[in-house]
Amino acid sequence: MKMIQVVLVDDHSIVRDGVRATLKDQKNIKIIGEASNGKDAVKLVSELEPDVVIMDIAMPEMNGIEATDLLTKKKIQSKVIILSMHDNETYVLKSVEAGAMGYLLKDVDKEEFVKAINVVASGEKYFNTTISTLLVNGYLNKVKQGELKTSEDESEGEFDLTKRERGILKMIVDGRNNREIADGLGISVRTIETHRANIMKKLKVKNAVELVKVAIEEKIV
Amino acid sequence: MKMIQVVLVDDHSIVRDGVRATLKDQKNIKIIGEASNGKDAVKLVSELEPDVVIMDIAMPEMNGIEATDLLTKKKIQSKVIILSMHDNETYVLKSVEAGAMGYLLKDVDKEEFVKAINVVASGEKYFNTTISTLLVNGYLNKVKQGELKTSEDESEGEFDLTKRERGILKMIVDGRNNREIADGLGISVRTIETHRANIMKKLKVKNAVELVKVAIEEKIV
DNA sequence: TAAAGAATATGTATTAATACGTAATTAAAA
DNA sequence: TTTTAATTACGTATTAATACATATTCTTTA
Repeated sequence: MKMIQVVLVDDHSIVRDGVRATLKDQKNIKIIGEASNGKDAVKLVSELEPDVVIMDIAMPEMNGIEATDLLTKKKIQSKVIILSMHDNETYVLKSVEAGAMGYLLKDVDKEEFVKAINVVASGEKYFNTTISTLLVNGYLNKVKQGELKTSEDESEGEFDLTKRERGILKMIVDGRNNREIADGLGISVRTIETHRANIMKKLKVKNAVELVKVAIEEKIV
Repeated sequence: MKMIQVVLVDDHSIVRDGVRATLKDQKNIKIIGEASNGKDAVKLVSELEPDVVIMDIAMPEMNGIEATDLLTKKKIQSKVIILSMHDNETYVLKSVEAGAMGYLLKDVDKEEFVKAINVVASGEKYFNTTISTLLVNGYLNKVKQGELKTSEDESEGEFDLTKRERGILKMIVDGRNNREIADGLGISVRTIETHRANIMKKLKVKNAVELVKVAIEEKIV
């Protein structure tokens, strides 16, 4: 069984002590170096090229996500597992964007920690079930807000426009002038102007530019 | 230890047999009913109100996501775990939106299956690490596409507009007429008209409506 | 320093758009 | 069937916008 070389990056020595204690009796995992900020981590990892880097996020000089990003950009082959107390979706997603292969919370149990290191060292991503719940809940929050927004947009989008008005507004937004719209509908240009004036009054705008912007923003058309 | 009552929903009896065999020696889990399509599932679950529903997605009459959605809407307290062969992000997200509390793939091992049922029965969501990776990869794909789109937008947004032209375009998009723009800049209305004509020529539009739309769509302003 | 690009401005002409107001006809709702 | 809402249209008046063209001055670049 191949020895997995690990570099440990955290600004709190207590955490580093804890991780060291956790891994000390793993036959195939060896901590070969430590750093306490992102900047030193990049330097150290570039030199040592460990298999796995255990990286905290919140650190002085350069945070763990930035350090991960830099390592990714320098094409260092070491695989980063973020070990963080930050349990929110944004940190997870930013980390994976930066190139992290795993994300664990600091309350992870020893067994899963070891498993994560082994999985990631083998080239697979590892995110435990807590992370799934984070991502799913984050998504549901977005949908909820999206739904609220959608309903608001729809109710605000009404604006008391008649069916005809709505149709004419659509053609205006298409970039057609009054002449073109009238010809298309087989009615008088004067009628189009009237509708146009009525629409602008209802939407409380003073010219075509504002009209188009409101129509698009409020999803009227 | 409370007995967890489970209803099993899958159109393939082989799968139902498999699940039954898997759970048969669990002291605290009991299958109290089975259905082979979404419609029957909703009816059965509404009557029996099990703690947990193991639900497939692809089924005749009504699929598992729709059935889950219906159960959620009827405020049935049973918690749904989706057991599916579909390993893509969309199904996961649609399931959780519909109210599912867990999502497992059909290759899940017995131990984890039992764990998921227990976790979900206790009111927590359960998604294993494979689902996490799915969600993360799905996000990365979106970012990748988003990045490509962004660069295209930015390069197309140039359009050879001078600094002055860009500033005037911004004010046009703000909804200000030529008079207002001229007064604000302390120059002639005739100059604004000239700039305006030049901008429209460069952007290949024929009126203000198209101008605004292009400016917004191409993120010029 | 010369050349090129950007900014400013004007002339001539046309019409499209906006504002304010009134009214008849048709369609939908009560 | 009556009432209400929507659609269609016009009169009067003003000006804002668009099109096409030319030219000077100022700023930046080579």
